[in-house]
Amino acid sequence: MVARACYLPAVPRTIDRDARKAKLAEAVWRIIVERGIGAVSVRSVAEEAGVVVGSLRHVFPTRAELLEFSAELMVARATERIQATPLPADLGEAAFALLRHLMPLEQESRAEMEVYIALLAESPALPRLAAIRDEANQQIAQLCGQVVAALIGRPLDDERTVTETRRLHALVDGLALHLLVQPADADTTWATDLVRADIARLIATRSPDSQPAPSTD
Amino acid sequence: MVARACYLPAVPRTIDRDARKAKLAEAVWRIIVERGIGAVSVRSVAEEAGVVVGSLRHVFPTRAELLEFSAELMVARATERIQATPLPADLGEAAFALLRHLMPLEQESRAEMEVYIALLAESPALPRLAAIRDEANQQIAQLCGQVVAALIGRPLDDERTVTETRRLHALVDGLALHLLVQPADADTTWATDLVRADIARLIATRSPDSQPAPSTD
DNA sequence: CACGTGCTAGCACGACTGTGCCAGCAAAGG
DNA sequence: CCTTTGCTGGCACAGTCGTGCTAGCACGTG
Repeated sequence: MVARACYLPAVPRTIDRDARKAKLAEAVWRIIVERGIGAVSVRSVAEEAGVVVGSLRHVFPTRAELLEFSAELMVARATERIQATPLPADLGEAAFALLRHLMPLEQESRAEMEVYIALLAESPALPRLAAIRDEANQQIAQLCGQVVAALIGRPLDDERTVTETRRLHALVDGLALHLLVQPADADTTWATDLVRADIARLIATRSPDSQPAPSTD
Repeated sequence: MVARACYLPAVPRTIDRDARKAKLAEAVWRIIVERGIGAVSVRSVAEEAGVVVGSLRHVFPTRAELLEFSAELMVARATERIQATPLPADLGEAAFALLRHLMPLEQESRAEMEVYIALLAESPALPRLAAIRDEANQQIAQLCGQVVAALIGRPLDDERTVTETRRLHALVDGLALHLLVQPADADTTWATDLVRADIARLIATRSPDSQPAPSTD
């Protein structure tokens, strides 16, 4: 992951490699969103990022590495955005604050979702992408699990927690899909209302004698 | 659509155009499933279908037409399979019999789902695909609507019907997504159980004075 | 200053792409 | 029989693809 600091001895290193990689990954995202995964080539990405192909290939020697890093960075960005969510004191509001990040409600998360779909579509060709997809999926499932456990006041490994987690995860991902295929500027309250309703339903079935702490970070 | 019978006068017409088109579309599906949308080219499809490029292009002059027809046929196949579903007398069982076709539980519906994802990923490049995607989506939404209306015994335009339809649609599509990203031979009962549970929940809230007829065809 | 290295810019190659075009074939109509 | 027509098989072209390779530039370090 890091392996950068051990290079200190004597090197020019003018540019910030990580910033460059991020810039290229973002160019990949833009092309996926605007022109589809089929339009992603080393040349189109280099042009979109404003660098020449040689520079791109200095950082990503092969196209596969470029795509894999782009997918990984997308997952990382989403993860850190969720972890940085300020949690309201109210349990239901805290749950919603977390879950709303799993749906394409803003332009940024819309792009992430679109990249995720492209990742699905290309995973037969680039098997590494399947692993990244699974990792992203598992992280979302874990988040849903913690939210559900906190809402219904039962442990993570409780049978009902597991079932409700799967249901909530499916609901959120299904809504995400439907939000993605509607115009970006269309109304989204119908989806957020459904999530809020499900949160309320889960709270309503809360075990009376349960630990009050959410502990969903 | 048809415009075939008006050709009677005098033509050889040795092959069945529609069968040929279907064979090519199925080749497209296989390549999407096995190698990803990026591997779909006129040459790869022709080889997969066992014809030469010239023959493919005699039926589909351009690659876009090939992809659009493949997507349309996928939607049509799914639609006719659902319409051909025998409906059990029991309301809940009938609902499940319909809804199970919306999830990739068998190899065939798995392929359809995979094609649908590829369709999503490529729709920025081929705008016609976006229309097909919307049409498929609307058909599924309609089916969910009829199922929900029958289950809760309220009219289609009832407010609660609309809300529950959206929820059921999201649940089913989310489960479909999760079933797709798990191995084809993995257990699927967890997903079908969730659908059955939701059907039971909807029936439980059924209005007491409602028309008993499902009328979901 | 000169040296070494990170980086850029670009050429070159072979493979592959979609599509235009045409020669040849088999079969149905006259 | 011959002609017409649907279809096959394939060549060709221009463009794009990923990637190997190299010459030159800019800059941190000695």
